[in-house]
Amino acid sequence: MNAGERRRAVAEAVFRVVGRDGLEQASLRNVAAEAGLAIGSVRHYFDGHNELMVFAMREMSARVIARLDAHAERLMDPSAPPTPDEQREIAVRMLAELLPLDDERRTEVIVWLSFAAAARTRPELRAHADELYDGLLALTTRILEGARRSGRLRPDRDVALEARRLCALLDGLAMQAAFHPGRLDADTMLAVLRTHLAALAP
Amino acid sequence: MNAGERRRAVAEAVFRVVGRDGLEQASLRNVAAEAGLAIGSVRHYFDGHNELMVFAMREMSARVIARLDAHAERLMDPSAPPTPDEQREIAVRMLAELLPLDDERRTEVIVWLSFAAAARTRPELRAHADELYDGLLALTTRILEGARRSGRLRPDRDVALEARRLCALLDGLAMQAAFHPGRLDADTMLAVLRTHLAALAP
DNA sequence: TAGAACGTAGCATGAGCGTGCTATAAAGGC
DNA sequence: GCCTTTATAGCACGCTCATGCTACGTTCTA
Repeated sequence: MNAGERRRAVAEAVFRVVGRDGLEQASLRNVAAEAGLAIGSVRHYFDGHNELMVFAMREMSARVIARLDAHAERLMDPSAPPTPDEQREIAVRMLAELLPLDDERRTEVIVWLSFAAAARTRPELRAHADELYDGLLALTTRILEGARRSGRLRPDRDVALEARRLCALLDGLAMQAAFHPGRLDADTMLAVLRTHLAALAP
Repeated sequence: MNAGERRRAVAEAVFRVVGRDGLEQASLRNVAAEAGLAIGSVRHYFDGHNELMVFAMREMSARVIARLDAHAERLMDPSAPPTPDEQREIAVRMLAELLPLDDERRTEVIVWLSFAAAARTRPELRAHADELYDGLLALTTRILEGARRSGRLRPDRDVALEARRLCALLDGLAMQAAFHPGRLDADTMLAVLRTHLAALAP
């Protein structure tokens, strides 16, 4: 296992600890134990606790972005352009990647929210957190612009404002499902998302 | 200063520390320093760190609920029943109480989100966090039912689903504004909220 | 095969934490 | 005037933590 793989394996241990016990439990000790390594080994790959956290945050966002890109490629595929109905379904699935619909994505959302919260008081995480928010806003904006071009968005809607609204809805759904599991199930989340998108159509 | 006032003063110190430095900094030492008391004094009023946190959480929610109730009274006032337009404006202001529109409410939102996140892994906070989520859902449900009764809600809308959607939107807006100050200002938040409510009208 | 680089491990230190316990002083009832 | 209660203060203990440092085996390489 080379250095890059090892770093990623340690980051996964961070995800598991944060998902199970919260960010405050993600000490070098706990992460090392979760990864099946000695504390010194983890320190061999990461300069310190801070670097590990920053790496884990970037690793997590890289995974989500990779999944989103996979959808985006299908959406933009020039060789097999999707029909408007397909476009809409792809958009739903794409946005659903950001919701905690299964255990894997639930952990992802928890990790993401934990880092976003931590970034508020930790300068080294702050820039990346803002970057991700901008990315989400850009994503929803692009989706809504695409919808407008293909006539699936009511003409009286302000795209910038609707992007904010969609963003907020997604983050809110993700947060509530992550913090109150059992009170907001996957089907309800999807129904809310579909309702929202349907309400934007002409 | 009697015991109740002192407890409330200490809780306010908790709010300030959490708002400024995050929940993880709300140790007995830091809170005592913020309140201008010795550690032993704080421990005189609270059995331990846990009890202080639970009290602070309940105190915070009690304040928000008190403000919401003030609006609710105006909404339900039988001696001066508001017109449909007034009803709508009251509803907007009521829901806006949950958004970080000024510094006071921003701190409140941060404290609230911090506790909600902490409740995920801390059993003693969990019950109250779920209770508050249920309360928010009940509030939005009641508002939407009121809107339906006075004909301000499209008949094809499912109230239960719309309540979930409104809830998520509010939480999402609050979270994004709290975590990314400067990227989501008060005016934009209000515009999003008004747009959402307007879209529900017939 | 000698030596350098790498991966793994763990100890020592100093800081911060919650909590149990004690000390001091003011207040109030008898 | 005395004694109990209450308010305030702070020390000492045991714990976990991040980090700096050292040590040791393995692997590559020249």
